Amino acid sequence: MLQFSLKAANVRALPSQLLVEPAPTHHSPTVLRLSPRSTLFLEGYARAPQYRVVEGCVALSQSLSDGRRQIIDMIGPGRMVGIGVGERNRCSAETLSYVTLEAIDSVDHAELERGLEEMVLRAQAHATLLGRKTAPERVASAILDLADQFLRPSRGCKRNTICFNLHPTRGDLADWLGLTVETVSRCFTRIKKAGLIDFNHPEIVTLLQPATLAEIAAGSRAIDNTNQA
Amino acid sequence: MLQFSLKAANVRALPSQLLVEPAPTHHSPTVLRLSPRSTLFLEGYARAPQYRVVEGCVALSQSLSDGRRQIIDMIGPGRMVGIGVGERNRCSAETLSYVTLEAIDSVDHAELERGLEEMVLRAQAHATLLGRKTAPERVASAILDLADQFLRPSRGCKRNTICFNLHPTRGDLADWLGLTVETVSRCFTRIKKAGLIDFNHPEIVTLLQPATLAEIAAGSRAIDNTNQA
DNA sequence: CGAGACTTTGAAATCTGTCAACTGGGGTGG
DNA sequence: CCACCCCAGTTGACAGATTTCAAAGTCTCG
Repeated sequence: MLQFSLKAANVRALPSQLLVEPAPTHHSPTVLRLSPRSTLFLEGYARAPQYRVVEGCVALSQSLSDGRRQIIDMIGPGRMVGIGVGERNRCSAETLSYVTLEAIDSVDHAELERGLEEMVLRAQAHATLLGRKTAPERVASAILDLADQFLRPSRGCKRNTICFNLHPTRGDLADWLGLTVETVSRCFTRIKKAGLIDFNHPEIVTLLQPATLAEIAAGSRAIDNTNQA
Repeated sequence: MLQFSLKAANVRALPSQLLVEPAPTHHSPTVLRLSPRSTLFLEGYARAPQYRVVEGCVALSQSLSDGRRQIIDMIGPGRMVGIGVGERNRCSAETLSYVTLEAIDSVDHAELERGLEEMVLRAQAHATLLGRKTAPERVASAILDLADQFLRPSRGCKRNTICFNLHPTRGDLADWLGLTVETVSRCFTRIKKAGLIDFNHPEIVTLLQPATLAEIAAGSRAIDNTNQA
């Protein structure tokens, strides 16, 4: 759709943002800071450079010719981006929040293999989600996954509760979970009404009953709309 | 569901078959021959040994607690089994045909990484299939994938046509494609009636119009029931 | 205050799943 | 050798979950 020539450390944004400042150089590794909705690399283009996510959320996605989009993975702090994408990238990478990246120069075999194995395991678990879970189960799984990856920054709104920032929009979640925006929204309200999570602002979610949520995510329990517990 | 202790080179079958003969030793690598519906390793157990498929079809699958099953990947000749399964296997491996395996002793880094990347790429493509493709598109994709992996043995029933053995049953395909047996069957007959494939015995399929099938698989074209072309 | 993007909610449409019956081939046993 | 059984596959009718279409509400930002 757009002509693009991406080379290492030469990142461009798709919509209008292009925020690539080398950032204060404390030590050796090159650090990038990207604003939300920046494109790290595009499907079909020359192999992407490799980064490690320091902070924020990156989405990997594939698209069908008619525009249908599938988000393959959500990548949070600590994980690698740009591995397992094939020679000509088989997917695009887009930031869903302000993101801090660290360029990876030396690719340790052991580390690369761990990263690749993690990609495989996550992709396989996601395939099971997409192929066999119901909409509420998918949403419950997504909430727990994101909570796990993005817990740190804003945890503990109140004692005993887990509160975190949901970077992807409902639309992003839909593309990740193989659903539509409306279905995702409906599932969120159902889960909220069941007393399992809470949110006023749709991006800031509090986990009230993570254990029950996990049971639903695993398919071993249905949502009952009998609030409370 | 069953108590199992699988150790390297100690393979057991689930139903009743257990056919593990060391096979004629031409040279060094250990060769295994398994009958259909043998279990290579099970989800949740100690890390599986690694093999290369010489001939036949192996399915990797995950199961939800209530029995829902998702086949993650179909593995044919030349590919590796037992990589990217995590410490405690996150998936089971089952043979869908008579299978010849070659034990892998030396794990070359480059080779392992290629194998892992292939697993990632296939899993991601499959996630897009599961999340965003319609039933006919999924079945078309599956036929082409399997044709590509299993073409060799019985190719060329007639000149110009591609004919191959479809190892997975309709049920296996359903679990792979996130559908039901009935839907898979209906899609096969639709694709057959559209003149894109042919089969008398449900396991032996002839590709009549691979190009059209590819367009359908990619989502850039719908099935028209106006036979012929 | 208004524009636009995102979210939520409702009602109708549709694809796929569920249930059920029928078919055909392979294997077993008389 | 033939009858019978069993399982995979096919087909039809119906139900249900999710999508589609439509509209209103909310929040941010200029």
